[in-house]
Amino acid sequence: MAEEIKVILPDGATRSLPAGTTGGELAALIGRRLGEAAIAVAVDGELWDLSRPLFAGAKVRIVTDDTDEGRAVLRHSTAHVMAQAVTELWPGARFAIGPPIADGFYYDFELPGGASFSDSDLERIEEKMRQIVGEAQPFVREEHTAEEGLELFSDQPYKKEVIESLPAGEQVTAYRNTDRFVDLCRGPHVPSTARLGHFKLTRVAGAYWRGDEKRQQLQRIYGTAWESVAALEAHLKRLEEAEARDHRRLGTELDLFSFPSEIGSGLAVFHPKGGIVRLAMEDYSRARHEAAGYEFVYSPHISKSNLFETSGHLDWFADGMFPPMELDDAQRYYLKPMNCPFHILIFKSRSRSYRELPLRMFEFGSVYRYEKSGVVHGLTRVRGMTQDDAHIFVTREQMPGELQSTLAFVLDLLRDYGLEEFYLELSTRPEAKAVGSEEEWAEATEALRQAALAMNLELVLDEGGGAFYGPKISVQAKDAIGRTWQLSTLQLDFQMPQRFEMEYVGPDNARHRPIMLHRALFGSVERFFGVLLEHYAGAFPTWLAPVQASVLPVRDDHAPYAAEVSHRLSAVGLRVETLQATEPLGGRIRRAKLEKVPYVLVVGDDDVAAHTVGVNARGSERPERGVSLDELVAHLGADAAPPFRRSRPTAASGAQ
RNA sequence: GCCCGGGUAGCUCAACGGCAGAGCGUCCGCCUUGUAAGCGGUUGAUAGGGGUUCAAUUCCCCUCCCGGGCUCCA
Repeated sequence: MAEEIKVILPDGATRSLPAGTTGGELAALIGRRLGEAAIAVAVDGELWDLSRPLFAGAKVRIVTDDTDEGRAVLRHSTAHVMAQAVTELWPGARFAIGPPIADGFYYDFELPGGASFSDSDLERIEEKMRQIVGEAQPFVREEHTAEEGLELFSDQPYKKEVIESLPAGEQVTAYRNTDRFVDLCRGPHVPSTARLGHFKLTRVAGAYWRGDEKRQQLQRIYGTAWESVAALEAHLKRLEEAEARDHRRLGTELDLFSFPSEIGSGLAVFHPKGGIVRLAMEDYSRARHEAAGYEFVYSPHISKSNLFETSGHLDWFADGMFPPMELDDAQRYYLKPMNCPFHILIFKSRSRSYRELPLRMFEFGSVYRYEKSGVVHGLTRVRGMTQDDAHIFVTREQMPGELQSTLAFVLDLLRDYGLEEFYLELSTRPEAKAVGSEEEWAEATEALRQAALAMNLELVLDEGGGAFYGPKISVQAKDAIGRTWQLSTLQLDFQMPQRFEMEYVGPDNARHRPIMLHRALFGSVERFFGVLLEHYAGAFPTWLAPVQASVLPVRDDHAPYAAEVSHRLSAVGLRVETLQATEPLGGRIRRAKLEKVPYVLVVGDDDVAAHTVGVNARGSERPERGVSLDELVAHLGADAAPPFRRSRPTAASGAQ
């Protein structure tokens, strides 16, 4: 009789097995299908290869290939196969790291003679990979001492560096695929390359060794890999969908905005259709801010250098600023990267009483930032943008309440723009560098935490992630296809009030320093515009849509009635266009639909006679004939109203 | 900034180193139309600069602009 061991399964049951039984064998014993789907085994929470023998008392969980954990294993193994393919195609290639990432994997290489990959190489590499998969090479785990590892990878400097960075005395592991390829790796891996095959190499890129731009730049290849053809295809489909709602593409298709190269990188112009959307966005924001007790200020785009010396921007933000303009008297002027110093000067324009606080100054402020040329991206990363910026000056006692009401206001407003799902991130004191006392930080961080908790949302801690001048909360929003965007930030600032020696007179008739809160909801109007455009895939809700209704007379002689319909709708505030009968109805409907107009209204003989309209609403299956004009005007008038007039009788319940 | 790829008409895309083309759009006619493409015509482009060549959209260099990426750490 062979010796027996007992292992514990996830449901708490124990199972007796012959000593030496591996995770893979256990999976097959539990069930044939589980045995086939198994890709690794979690032993006491640690992922193991299926081929490793289990030990007595182990808590064992079989990991299948259709889970995130399982896919990470097969992606990691696919990365090894890619590395083998590359080393066979480019003898002497050095390889660095090749981890699984969300939806795929990458591997970094340094090719002999400083060569680099081009897109056309991907096909060759894929072909080689398929060959390796076809060979059903086993992944064999080996354990070595660090010294043996250094010897084994003597011609692989990146691997050696990894080994040298490990704690002294630690064992290293390697995985061998036949005698042609061995890679330093923690594992685990699939038992054989035959388990792989549903992959696609997606792009080549440069990447710095260990992400450090001072170090060697390597050649990175990204790929994706899945447990089945169906899963791979579903993934590629999702990518297509995301591409179809890319705001840069929709911006061109819907004639909303563009980036004329004559102007410069990262500098957008909004066309009339985009302009009206933006106007609607901004008007609503203004109305809500006004109702919430904000005051409106305006400030110029440029300033003498001394302002940014006082604010500290030239010390810690100079890299993000455009170079200065030199004037005749050797005075230097800068484009402003932030609005705060200007608002502070408004605060300081006269003495302030505690009775004026909280003082909330709002501005759609244009700022300019010198983003590195490689990072500008559509509307989401630009060099010139408009922040929906406000600075709130409060007493220390007012801070907790103001934070909470501001956060409530922010979330309420974002919901009005149609975003539904959020989580919050709290960034705390960076240990290395921070101004202000420990007590100040603790108090402010706690106030932020309490405000966040009051929102009943998931709160993620970003330990040490705050700026040196204060902690912050950022609002992360999920869009219609599940992507998260960092939007609003609420930032406390201990630095500026000090640097500018801001003061107010308290009830004790003594001078006190106010606390300053920076906050933006959209982040920038441009970026938020892009986020909403992607969120709605171009189909803005009626109140934001550039054209809210298109009126289509069937024949020329219906034009007078079409004009009446148009006038009635305009009178209740709708943006209406009329497509005259210069081409057949089908073509005009198609054009209006492609422009994602919420209501396409067709009027013909029946409608003229009965004072009705044919309504083809966006998203509905069938058009509705014979809707009375009065009814239509009432319905569309309500649908086109901004959210707070519609659903919020106590409009601005936000900040008190 | 750095690596890879790219820039042809308003848009989407063609064109061995040898006359730069199509569809959509624009504009003009005709058609007079009931729920996602009527017909005909018209207009319109090689990002900018330099080089190689008898000849450059095509090959080389520079500038500008765009796209992907630049630690989810063996």
